[in-house]
Amino acid sequence: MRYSRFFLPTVKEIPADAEVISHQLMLRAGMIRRLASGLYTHLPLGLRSLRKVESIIREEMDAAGALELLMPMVQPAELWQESGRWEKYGRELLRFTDRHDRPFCLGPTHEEVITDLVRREVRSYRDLPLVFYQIQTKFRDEIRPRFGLMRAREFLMKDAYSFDVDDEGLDRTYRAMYDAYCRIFERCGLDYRPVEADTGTIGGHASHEFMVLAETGEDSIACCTACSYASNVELAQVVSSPPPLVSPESREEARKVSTPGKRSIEEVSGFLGIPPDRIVKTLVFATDKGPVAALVRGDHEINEIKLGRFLGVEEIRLASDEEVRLAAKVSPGFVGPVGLSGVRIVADPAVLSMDGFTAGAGEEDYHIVGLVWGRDLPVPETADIRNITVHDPCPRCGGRIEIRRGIEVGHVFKLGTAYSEALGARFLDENGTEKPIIMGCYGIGVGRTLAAAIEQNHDANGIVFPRPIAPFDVIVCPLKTEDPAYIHAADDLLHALTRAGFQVLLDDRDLRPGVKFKDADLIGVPVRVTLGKLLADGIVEIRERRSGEVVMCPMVEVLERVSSLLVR
RNA sequence: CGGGACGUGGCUCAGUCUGGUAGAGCACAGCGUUCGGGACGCUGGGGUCGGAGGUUCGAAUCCUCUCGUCCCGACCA
Repeated sequence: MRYSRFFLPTVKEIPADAEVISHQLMLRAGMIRRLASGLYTHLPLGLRSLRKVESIIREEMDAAGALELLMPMVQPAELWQESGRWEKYGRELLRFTDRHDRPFCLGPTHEEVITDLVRREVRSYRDLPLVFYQIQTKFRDEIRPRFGLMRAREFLMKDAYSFDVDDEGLDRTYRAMYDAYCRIFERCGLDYRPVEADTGTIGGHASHEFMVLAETGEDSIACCTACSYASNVELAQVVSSPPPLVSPESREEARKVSTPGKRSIEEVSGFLGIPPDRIVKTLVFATDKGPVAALVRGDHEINEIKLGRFLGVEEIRLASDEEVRLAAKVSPGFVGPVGLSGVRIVADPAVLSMDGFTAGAGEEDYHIVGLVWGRDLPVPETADIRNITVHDPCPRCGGRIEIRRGIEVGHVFKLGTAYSEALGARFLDENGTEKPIIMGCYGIGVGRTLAAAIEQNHDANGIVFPRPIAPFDVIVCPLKTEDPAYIHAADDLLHALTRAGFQVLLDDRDLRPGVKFKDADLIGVPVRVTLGKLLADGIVEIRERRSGEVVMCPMVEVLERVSSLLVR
């Protein structure tokens, strides 16, 4: 490809609207352009990389026995009504009607469509197992699209769905997909971790998220430093807290203290000179089973998902100020476990080992210090309802936990029979018994994977693409374009390298060397071949983008040198 | 949806407080000099100042409404 015949609008300045580095670089390198919030055009350069990620995914899915198909993006409402998600999915589902006023939506995912297909076509256990996948545009009307391709509204996704006769079959398929995902992300040059994930409201049996480790990630992951345990913080179990303290020697009387206007743990801690881990944080939640007060230590974070699951409620959210006043008869900030009647109280185990603690008094502008469980107030029921911290042990091996940020690029999920039962996708087993098909689903954000790869592979000058997803393998830069000798030599290189199977960009623009170098670095092509002053002696320069290492090389050896750089 | 900020040539922004002829740098076109890490000089083209309404002799600037964008939060199989 000749640069002059290509379309590559690079930008020197950092776009003002781009927050994260991958977004900035994709804009600067001329890979993407924004059309509207969360909507991006993939320019030729970006598309080349995107297609490479796609190809890697396709190869590994095919190798794992999955079959590619392509489903419509527009889906009829009735399918979603059948699965119950027309009501449940919320406003992320973009709904509209056609000219006949029939309701449709843009597909954010395809469980309904694929299950509909399978229920029509599959009758017998002989037809199973099956894994279908597609690489297709999805639309989710995100509340807040951000970070370019990282969280777009319209985005390219590989989604796969598996159909098995029993749980053992699902386990095998799940494992095969899991392994394929590992190969895919390795080939994309990513530093990633498969982590245990929340199974969400679908209530499946198992789920893993594939997280690319990056500071800009939107998720927190708890990783063990000793074993291979890694889990989404949302899910990570907090196994042990120190046992409840029994009868310490000196116990002061609990007493009420004035704390005017001090609502947050931080304010109360600072005002009373009591560390946060001696204060109990009381948060009121509104649920479909009424208000619930949750107690955690002041330095801990409550985990709504865990709380909701423990309570067995469908809906849970932090209560509004109004709801708090109604339930606790005091405004938020002064709610405490004392004298809280008619409200279910759930405490984190760590709270029970606190002795002589401070909490809201249940009275405007007052807290109580020196509280003792069993003496001043009854011992509440306990459950693991908080987020894991670096001070907690690994739930698997007891090792030290660290919290890291991650970008979720893939998700594998054992669905079970939720959709096959709702939509009636059944088969007859070898005994002639009718059973629901056991399903799994498996997603990869293609654009997000590309963005994550850039997030992990860049330097001050731009992108440093791993070869498998680089838009070109080699960029050839003749520094004098008015000199026929340079042009001919560059052309020869272009053809020789192309014939050898490399994808080559020839920078034939009549520009100063500095400009060409900057652009070459920015777009991240792994190898640059420069034709400069020594060309007359048959010598060119070969430079590796990642290391910056430069070797001078006779023309005849270029192919060999370039190959060795790209293959390793 | 709550809080905050911002919309001025293609891009990054100044000008807005204190109303008075729309600016700079980059980019773009032409000419010349340059030519191994985003060169320099001269010349030139390009903007209904997001939109609508209002105040005023006069609005990018003040007021009201509206649309859009970004950030924080809430939300998120």
